[in-house]
Amino acid sequence: MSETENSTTTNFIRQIVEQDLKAGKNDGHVHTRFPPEPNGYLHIGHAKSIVLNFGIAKDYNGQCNLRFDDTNPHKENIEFVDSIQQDVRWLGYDWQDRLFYASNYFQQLHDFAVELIQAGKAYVCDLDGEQMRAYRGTLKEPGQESPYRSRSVEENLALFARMKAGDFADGERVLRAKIDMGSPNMNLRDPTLYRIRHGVIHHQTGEAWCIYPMYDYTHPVSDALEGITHSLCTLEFEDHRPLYEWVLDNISIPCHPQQIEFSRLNLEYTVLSKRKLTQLVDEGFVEGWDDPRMPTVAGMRRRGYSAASIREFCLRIGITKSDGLVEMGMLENCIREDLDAHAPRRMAVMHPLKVVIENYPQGQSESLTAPNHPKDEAMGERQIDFCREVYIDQADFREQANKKYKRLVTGGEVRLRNAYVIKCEEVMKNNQGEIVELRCSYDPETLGKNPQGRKVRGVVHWVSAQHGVKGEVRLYDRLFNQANADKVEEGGRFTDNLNPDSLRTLTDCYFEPALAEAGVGEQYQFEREGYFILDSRQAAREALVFNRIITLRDSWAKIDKAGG
RNA sequence: UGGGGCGUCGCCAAGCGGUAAGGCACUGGGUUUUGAUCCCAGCAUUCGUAGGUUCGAAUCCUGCCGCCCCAGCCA
Repeated sequence: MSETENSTTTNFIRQIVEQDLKAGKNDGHVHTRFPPEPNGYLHIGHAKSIVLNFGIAKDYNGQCNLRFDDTNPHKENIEFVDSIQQDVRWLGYDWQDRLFYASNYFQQLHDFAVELIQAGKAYVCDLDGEQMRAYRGTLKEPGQESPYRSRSVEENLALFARMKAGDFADGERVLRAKIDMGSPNMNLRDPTLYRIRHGVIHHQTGEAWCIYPMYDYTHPVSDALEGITHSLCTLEFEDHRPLYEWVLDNISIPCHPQQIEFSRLNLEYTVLSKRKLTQLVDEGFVEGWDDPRMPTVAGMRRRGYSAASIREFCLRIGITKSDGLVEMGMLENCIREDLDAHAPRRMAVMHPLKVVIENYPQGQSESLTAPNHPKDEAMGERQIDFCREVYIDQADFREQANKKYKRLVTGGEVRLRNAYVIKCEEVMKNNQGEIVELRCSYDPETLGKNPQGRKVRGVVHWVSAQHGVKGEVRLYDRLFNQANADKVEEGGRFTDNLNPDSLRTLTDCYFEPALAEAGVGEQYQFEREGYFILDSRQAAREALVFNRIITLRDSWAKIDKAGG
């Protein structure tokens, strides 16, 4: 993390932390935590939370724990536990020896529950799910008290022990907090604290428990047990805060963390809910959690986004309580900024058009030197082979065009990037009238210098037909067609918004020889095309497969579209 | 009037009673062997809205409008 990240970042949460520090609260300590449930892969919304939590710990000399909120074994598994750790590390953060699981606290959670029962603040309820819903009331009407609410402490203790011992089936009993069925806050209408789950093997505790604590009960206790000072979560938990407080106020625990909520990230043209991402994976709309089109950390890594640019993005969007929809352009700018500075330049032709340079001797070739970066000399240079036959991109030739078209036209000149100026002498077509080859001449006096007395229209990239390496390129585009991908028509599904062209594969591409040695994780700029990275899943194969990370900014596209 | 939140430029976001930061996007112009990068310039007389308090209001008060969240034995 040596890059200069926005150090002036401030937000309302940091202000609270600073005030607390100034007031000497928590003995001057700051301790945060990132608490994912291992029921899916991390996405860029989690990255926002990670950057916030670990960033605050780092900037205020504090600590940040990684804690798995693993209270619902039904949806969780070890693959997710592993991927989350890998992704947090990849993003550049270190929890040192502070890796925890809510399940580490199952015994203590149980003991505190017994405390609540003894204090008459929790009871075992026999209502089933449907009945419970009916008793809960509605948003505008108060609920009714459960007929089991007034059980004696002794009976509750005995029943809870039997729940734990496995005497009851799933759903048969539940432990509830005794708070207020008439509360306007639904979360306070005697929320469930424990439920029964048989027949699932918890990835950490195996079959040791058949009762599992709910999030609302587990979270405050876990935070307090770990000495968390500031418990940061997203806005939808705002209504849960009174319950968070209630739990800590009613058990014998000295620590009392402060819960602070911020708005979750919404990004244009993608979805950021684990439920929907899971559907995309399970229903085969994408290759997997690490599909380069996914907004997951694993997907973005495979796509070629750097950890630094994702961090930068998270800092730029800020932390507030107002919900918004962030433009893709914001992310894309962060990606490009990083890539422009660090990616070595190369040449690749994706829609090849053969060019024969008639005045270049048959059988001859020469090695040209090209810088790896136009501004950063320290990045060195590489050799490129030039010969009589080269490929240029089909988009870089038009039989005729107006003055705005700065590429090759019949009878016109153009510079081959890092090489000579060529002139189009003749256009060869097949029986269908399609252009199949260009006959050109080159000016041997134009290597490293401009021709005298005439102006060359533009510069075009190329690859030697003899020396170039053939391979595949995968062009990725936005996953959804709608900026607000969550928004669906009546009766529709969010997958209706999927972009059918989010992946296009080009198999007839030519890469300059240096790219044959490309390694996993190395990002390149294919000049005039965009940024690319070797696909990490294809790397072991013979064929070269490059993923397009992102295009270059393209002001020509606008001009061309407007009619030149 | 169920409860809880949020409304500052197209997007994100500073601002915390003293007269609207910054970034992204966009629009001009310059440099350029990438139509990239870089550089320079422009881009909110106004802060959802209507009143009120004040010498002074995006900031304080009141009403109204709009949007988001909550009725899992999910997190």
